[in-house]
Parts: sequence; C-alpha cells; structure tokens
Amino acid sequence: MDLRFEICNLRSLMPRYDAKRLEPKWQAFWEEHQTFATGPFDPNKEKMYVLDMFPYPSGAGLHVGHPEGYTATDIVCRYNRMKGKQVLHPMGWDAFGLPAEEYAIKTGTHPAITTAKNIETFKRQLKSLGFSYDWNRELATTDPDYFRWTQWIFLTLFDTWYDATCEWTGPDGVQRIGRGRPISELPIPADVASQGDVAVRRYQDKQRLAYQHEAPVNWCPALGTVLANEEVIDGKSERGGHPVERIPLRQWLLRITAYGDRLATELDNLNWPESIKLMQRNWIGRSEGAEVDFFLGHEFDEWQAARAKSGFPREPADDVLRVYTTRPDTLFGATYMVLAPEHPAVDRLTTPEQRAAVDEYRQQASFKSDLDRTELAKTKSGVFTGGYAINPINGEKVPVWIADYVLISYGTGAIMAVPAHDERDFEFATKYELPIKAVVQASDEWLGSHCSQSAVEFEADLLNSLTQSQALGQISDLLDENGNLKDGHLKATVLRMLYILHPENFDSAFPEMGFSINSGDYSGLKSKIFATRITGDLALQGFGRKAVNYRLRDWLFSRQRYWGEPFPLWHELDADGQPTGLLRVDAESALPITLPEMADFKPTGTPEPMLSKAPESWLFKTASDGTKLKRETNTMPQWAGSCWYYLRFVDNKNSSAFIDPQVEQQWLPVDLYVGGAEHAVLHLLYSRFWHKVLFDRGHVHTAEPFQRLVNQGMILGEVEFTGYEKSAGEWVSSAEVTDDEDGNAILKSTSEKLATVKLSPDAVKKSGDSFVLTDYPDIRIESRAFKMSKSRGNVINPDTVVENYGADSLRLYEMFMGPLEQVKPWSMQGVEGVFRFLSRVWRTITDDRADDVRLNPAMQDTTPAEPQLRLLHKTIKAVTHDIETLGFNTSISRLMEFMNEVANWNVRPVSILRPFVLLLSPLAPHLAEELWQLLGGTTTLAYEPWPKFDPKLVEDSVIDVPVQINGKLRAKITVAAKADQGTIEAAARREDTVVAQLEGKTVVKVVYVPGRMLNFVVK
RNA sequence: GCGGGAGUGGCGGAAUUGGCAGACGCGCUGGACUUAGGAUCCAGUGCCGCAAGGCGUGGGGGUUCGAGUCCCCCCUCCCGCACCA
Repeated sequence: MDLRFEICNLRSLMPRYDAKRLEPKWQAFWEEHQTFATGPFDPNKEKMYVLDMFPYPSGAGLHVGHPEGYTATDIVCRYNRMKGKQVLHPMGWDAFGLPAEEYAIKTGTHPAITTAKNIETFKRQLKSLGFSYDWNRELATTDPDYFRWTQWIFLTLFDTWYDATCEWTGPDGVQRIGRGRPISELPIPADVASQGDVAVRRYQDKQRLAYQHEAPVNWCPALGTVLANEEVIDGKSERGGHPVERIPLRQWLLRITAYGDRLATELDNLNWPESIKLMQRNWIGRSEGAEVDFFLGHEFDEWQAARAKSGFPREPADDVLRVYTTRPDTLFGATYMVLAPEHPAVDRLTTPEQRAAVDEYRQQASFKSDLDRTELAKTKSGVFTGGYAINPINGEKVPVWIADYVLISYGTGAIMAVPAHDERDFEFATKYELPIKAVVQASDEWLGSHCSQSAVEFEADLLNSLTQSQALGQISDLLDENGNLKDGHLKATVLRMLYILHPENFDSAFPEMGFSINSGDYSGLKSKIFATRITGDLALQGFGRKAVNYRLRDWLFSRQRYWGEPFPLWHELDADGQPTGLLRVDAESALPITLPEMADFKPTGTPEPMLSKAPESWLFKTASDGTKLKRETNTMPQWAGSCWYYLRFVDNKNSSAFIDPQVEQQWLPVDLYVGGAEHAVLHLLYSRFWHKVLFDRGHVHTAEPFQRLVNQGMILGEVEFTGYEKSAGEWVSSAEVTDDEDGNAILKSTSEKLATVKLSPDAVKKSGDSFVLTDYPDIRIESRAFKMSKSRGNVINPDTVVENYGADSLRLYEMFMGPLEQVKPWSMQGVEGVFRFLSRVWRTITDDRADDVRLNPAMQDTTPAEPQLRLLHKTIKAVTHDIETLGFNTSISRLMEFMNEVANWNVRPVSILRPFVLLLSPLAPHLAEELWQLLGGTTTLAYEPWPKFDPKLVEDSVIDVPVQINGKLRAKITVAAKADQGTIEAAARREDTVVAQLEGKTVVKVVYVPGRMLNFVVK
C-alpha cells in the first residue's frame, strides 16, 4: 500500500500516523540537542559499551541486514539509558578495501572520493533509521588520524617478541605463562652477540611478532594481489571467485600462532555463542602429540647411544627425519614415511634411480594451485624417494615417500604413516601396496563389519590346523552342524587374530583408541596410557618429545594493493640499491605514513605491489647516517583497521595516544558486541590477538575485548515458490530435480537441464510435507527463501521501506520477524502488519478525526481501574524481561496484546498510556517521542526512568485452572488464586464434563500443581 | 566425512522448572461501515467430524499422572570445517 496515496487523496486533513512527518522531526531534535552524545565518563553511573560491527561502506548502500543488528543494539542502548546507565554507542566505517580500488581501476576515480561518497550515503541511511549513535565518535579506518594509530600498533607488534616461558600475573589478576615483551628485552645468545650489531638485528627480526617470510602465497592474478589463506575458498578467491595460484613471495606475517593457546583457552569465560567459540577453537586447531626423530643413516646403534647422551635436539640435524604425530601409541605401526614434496630432506633421500620420478612429482606439486590440490584430493598420489629411515622404537627400516597429502606448513612437514589406524595413510598404502601393521586392537563390531571375504578362508585355515592338531574333538561343541564356528565369542576371537596377523584383510583404517597389540613391551596398554608412557620413554632416550601443534597459521599481513594502510617501515639498501634485509621503522612522530598521490590505479600485473609505482620522493630517502632507504611497498589488509576500532571509539579525538589509559579502564571491555556470524573466526580472532598483544604490553587492562557477543541471523529474501519444467507446460516434480556443479537445476535421472519458473502463491497448495501445483497435484514445488542477491532480484532496500512505512515500522518489523540470532525470510506483508500496529497506537492515543494532532477524547486523567493497572504492570514486567534477554519479537507481541485491550476501552487513563509509550520507545522511538510530547512531555523521553512494575499487580487474584483426566484436558475452572487443593478439587468435581468422565471410574490419584493444573488419574 | 544448529498451523513464529500447544503477527473466511476498499471495525481460523469426540509439535520407541520440552534410534534441512598427521 502506498502511504502517499492515502494522505493525498483521502485524509489529507486528518492527522493520521504520518511517519514521514514525525521521523525527520525527531531526528532533527536529537541531533540539535545532542541527545545521544555520551559526554564525559560519569563514575556515578554504571557504564555500558554497546558495539555494532561497523560496515564496509559499499556503493550499494545499506542492506536490510545491517539495520537488524543495529536496531537490536539501539533498543538495548535506549533501554539502558532509561535504566540510568551511561551508554557508549558509536558507529564508524571500515573503509579501506578492494571494491573502492577496483572502482578506481575501472573509472580512475580516487578510492578516497568513492569512499567518502559511500560513507555519506550510509550515514544518511543510518540517520534515517533513528539510531541513537553518538556521532561525535564517528571514525573511518581511512582517516589519517585513525590509521596513524593502526600503524602505531603495527610498530608495537614489530617491537614485540613472544616469551613463551615468561610467567606473570596480568592486571586482571590472572596468572599466565607466555607474554609478549619488548624486543629490547630479548636475550641475545652470546654467539650471536659476538658477531656484532648486524647479527643481533637479524636475530631480533626473526623473533618479532611482525616478521618477513618468503613462502608460497596465494597469488590471484585477476585481483592482482596475494590473498590470505582465509580469503581463498576451494582454490578460488573469496571475493569474485577467481582462480588462485601458489607462488613464493616475500611477505609480512604476524605471529598469531604464538598466541594460539591463549586465544583458545581464554574463550572459555566469554559470554559468546558456544558455536562461535567452537568454530574458533577448531580454527586454532590445537593438538597434542609428540615429535619423533627417525634415523636416516646406517649406524643405528651408535646413533641410539649418542642420542641417549645428547637428548632430543631442539632443531633436527640432517641425519634424521622429524615427524609430528598425535598418536605416538601407533609408533610400532609406522610402515612407511611421507614427506611433503617441498620438504628440504627430499633431495638428500632421493636415490639416483628415483630422481627423475621424484623431480617430476615435486614440479607438478609446485605448480598445483590450491584448486588443483583440492580437486585431486579424492585420490592420493605420491612417489617413493628410494630412501629409508629407521623407526627409533624398534629399529625397523621403513621406506620414505613424498606425497602432497602431507603439507609442508603443518607440523614438521613429514609424517610417520600408520595405515592401519589412519584413513589417509590407509588409502595411500592400499594404492601403492605398502605394508599395513595393526597396533591397536579394533572393536569386535568394527572387525565384524569391515572384514573382507578372506576372513572365511582364514577361519577355514584355522579350523584345518586345529583339526590337524587333533584339537577338533575338544572344540567340537563350538562348531555348528556344518563344521563352522558358531557365532559369538569364538567368532570374535578369530576376527581378532586375523586382525593381528593380517590387517590387510579389513577394508579401512581403525582410527579410534583401544588396546595396543604388536607393540613389543607396550602391547596390551590402553592407547592413552601408551601414548603418555612412550612419549616419556622417547624423551628419556632422546628420540622424541611431547609437542603441541596448531592448525592456525601465522597471519599473512601484507597486500599488494593501494587502498590500505602503508607500513611504517623502510628497507636498508646497499650501494647498488639492493635491499640488505635490514629494516628501519618510522619514528612515532613521523606517523601517519599517508598514501602517495597516484594517478594510475592499474595493478602492476605482477606480484609487485601497487605502491612500487609511487613517486620516488615517497619511495626513497636517505637516513641521517647516510644509509639509503626504500619504503615497504605492501599495504595492510582490510582486517587491520577493524582489529582495534572498538578501542578508538572510546577516545577518538586523542592526539597523543591511541587511547588514554584511564578512559580505556573506564569503558572497556565492550559489554555487548552484535554482528554477523560471517566474522565468527577471522575478524574476531584477529581482534582478540591484537588485544592480547596490547594487553601484554600494558596498553589495555583486560585480556579480552568483547565480553558478550551476539550474532544476528541473516535476513533472506521473500519466500519463493519454484517449479521446474522440461519445456513450457511440461512440469517436473521437484523430487526428481537436483543441482549440477554450477547450481543449475537438472533432472536427477538424465541430467537434462530444466527451466525454473517462479510461481505465484495462488498457483500452489500444501500437500503433505511439501507444496504442489494446484492444477497438477502430482507436481511438487520447491518452496524456500534465498539469500538476497542482485542476480536473484530479491534485494530489499531499506530506503524503500522507510519511504513507504517509516523507520519505526522497519525497525519494529525486523525485530518482530523472529529471534535475533535466527535466519529468517523477509515479508513485505509482515512490515504492513507492524505498520498497522503503530497506526493503531497512534489512533488510540491521538484523535484521528480532529483537524490537528490532539489527544483522543478517550484519553482522560482518571484513576485507572484495577484490571487496567494489572494489564499495564504485566506488560511492563514482560517487556522488561524480554528486552533484557534480547527477546524483541516477544516484547513486541506483549505491546500488541496490550494495545488490543486498550483499543476497546472507552476511557483510556493517561497514567496507563504514558508508561506504555515509554515501553514502546526503545523499539519505535520516533512515534514514542511524538506521543510523549502529546501526553505532556516537554523534552525527549530518552532519559525518562524506565517504568517499574508492582509485583502485587502482576499476580491475578482469580485464575483459570485446567482440569485433566489422565493427562487430557477436560475442563477449566475459575478459582481464587489462593484456593487450596481441596477447594479446587471440589470445584472440579462439580464440572459437568468432569462428572461425565469420572462416572463409573475409580480415582487412583489426584495430582495438583499449584496454580498450574489439576489432574485426576483414574482407572 | 567431521563438527554445530534446527524441524511446531497455509506462512513468520510463541510456549520459566516437564503442567491449558499454537501467544503475537501475516494470510484466509464471513460480516459491519461504505459509491468503492488495498482503510477501519467485529467474528472465525491446527486437522478430521453435523456433533459427542478423536487426532495433532519431522518419524519410531521409551520414562512419567502428564512430554514440543527428558532418554534411545532414525529421517530431513541449514551453517561451519574439510588431507592439519
């Protein structure tokens, strides 16, 4: 429906609910009076820091997904202000990033211009929704005043090394082992110190949390940049889906792995969704196990003896292969070893005969992009090096292979393969016919369901040998009439024996824990105990040690793009202009390092960063000591700016520090952080990492930045009914349809491509569990809502909703749709529903028949009747509870129920409606302000005390008690709330239906739950 | 494959500790006011049944006086991870 039509044509003189008039009015009022400016910290009030994930201001403008979380936090903020808390609620812009730069490449428009324009749009849209942000705290990550401090924090990371053994107690009173410390405190080994200053600097550079590393990186030619592992999905770029190649390149990395343990364990006490915590723990992927050295030479006994003396060396020498395993209890089952193709020992191990095959395989692997590796993951491949290593536990010689299912970047880049107890090793061993040795006894069920046909032959052999040994007479009771073993224990025993002797007769690996077999003196131990014991024994003998590994990798922190923060770093150059590998940092006073002006935004087409095309004056300088310097030309990733914005909001005007320590103490941590689950891992992990470094270095006083986290669920487009046809009119039931790899609908049976037809709701009906065509009830229809996307054409623009229904309706609808965390489909009719509610509120309080805005004649200054008071107080109680638990959908339904009642009252006491307006105000602030004014308010209601309920008025004096017979509802009786069981039972027995039901039966028992129900158990 | 979450009317969703299933809204049906209704108001609306009554929270079992809620098995959908040794 069209509001303008209504207003212009029909009721132009009558003051209907007119969001378009009153919303801008109150937005202007709030702005003019600085209603939501936080002001200086007030120690007499409880503080509350409520944060939204700030948006990337894209050219497309605000999406209906944005206001979902923003409305939720706005309600929380408005509610808490009324509860007397001092609320900090800021908003800003995550404004560096690829789209603005891609637009610059296309059009030549400077990213700064595009960004400013987009910010303008976003800000206008957010303001039109009436959010109570303190706009004085606005910031953009692209502001030089902001990224000055991003660069400063980078320098702090650069200035920090992780002392893994440092024991200390933080300002939060928690004892920790491991701390980021100033690089100046890094102990320098004497042999390094003796080599002079340059050696010391190089030694320090290796230990810093920000360090350079030459490594294969994800180079995306289409985007002209290197991407972080996290930005690559199935070998394609997350943004745009372009192919990604692996090439070696010098990069900046942040040593997030140093904090892996703390990032995982310190999640425990956070009030976050368990699913998010779990995702982070999985991402960090901490595993415990052991490192073990396999000897590569011939004099095993000598090596053993040497190791017994020297112990396990820190770094492996060339005479061993070091592996990492989480299952040291399977060490006896290692029948071969596998190295990653990139492993440095491959060359040494490869025999002349195998050289050609190995080289070819290594070359193939190096060319493989992640996409290829993923595609080929289904079948394992590898090559024998010709070399052997010796298992330290039993002196067995095992062949060494290379295969790309072993990753150079995890563990030691080498594994001991235990095909009997690892699926991957099993698959590989089966393919290349490598030996399999069982060292953990599998469970009987597993043995029964995984043994192959040959078990029968084995059984026959066994029986045969038993017969020959004339044992048959003694075991005949265990045989059935055909001479086969009866089922039961004996069958299990045979299978166990088969597994111990011939595990290759089973069709998969047994990766679980159990009792060890074939493991020398360790046989019979439980896997867990075995693992602990052997790890200790290995350490004593100098063959191994306990080890911890993380799936988490160090964070690739450099990008080759223009539109990002420059690094405040210089590379020293030698006389020939070549980098020496030594670095210098910009002085704090030189910050911010701003981007050079550039006219040409075309990518270099090579992995060489964009900034290498910067003017010479920006790129080069000579230090005071005469050293020639070249700037670092990489820029920081978009994550950098969003890592710490919550800190700057607290003190965004500070020009002498990134945050004032006292202000930091007052406002942090963030009490409530709301945003999409797509940031469950990356942003939140990176932020926590930076925060912990700042914590270790004494800049913040809490170990965690975000105390409570809530993820809002995605809003999908309107539900669509989709039918499939082979050709026009020839329908195919959706049960016979599936998707091909590209997402096209195809016929399951023939893979024939099908046309999709969007159907109107009238053309379909429900039948059983699914929808069918009304005209052809055999044809099933797909009914679902899709993610909003331009290509699908189901995007809802918030501006349109505001234009037609107003911001309050949009806010209310988004909250009314369902629980905040849940994924839910949009419905324009639903918006109309809440709009009708707000209109009803308006009409109930104002006089819509008058010529101007005035109170409805039913609104009177009378003493409310008791039922009216009860209704109000029950509503206060329910709405308060629901807002506190973020149950906005139910709080709105309580307000609706209230209104449904009040609309029937001929006299509406002002003293009832005024608190109602306050209850409504966090949800629909514009309308509430307008009504508040009409009800005599002289200023904003934003700081009016939140209504309190009287406990006496929320309890009913008379209640309905359901009466059940054998658990089935048969009647309801109305009794005084205080009535005792006897009274209630007597009343129930007078009910006709109860009398009829009890007739001829014996009451065995009567269950009475006070105030809830009465149940007669009868026979 | 592994991990997590969820299945309740035609639709979105309600339902403290196990205690009236379906609040509230949409949609739909009928009516009122109307030149008109896509405004507003009133009534109805889980399914079957004329009714009495019966059946109902993905399916099957169980515990209980009583199960959407607790336990076991199974099915479907969504999300995350995916050779991490």
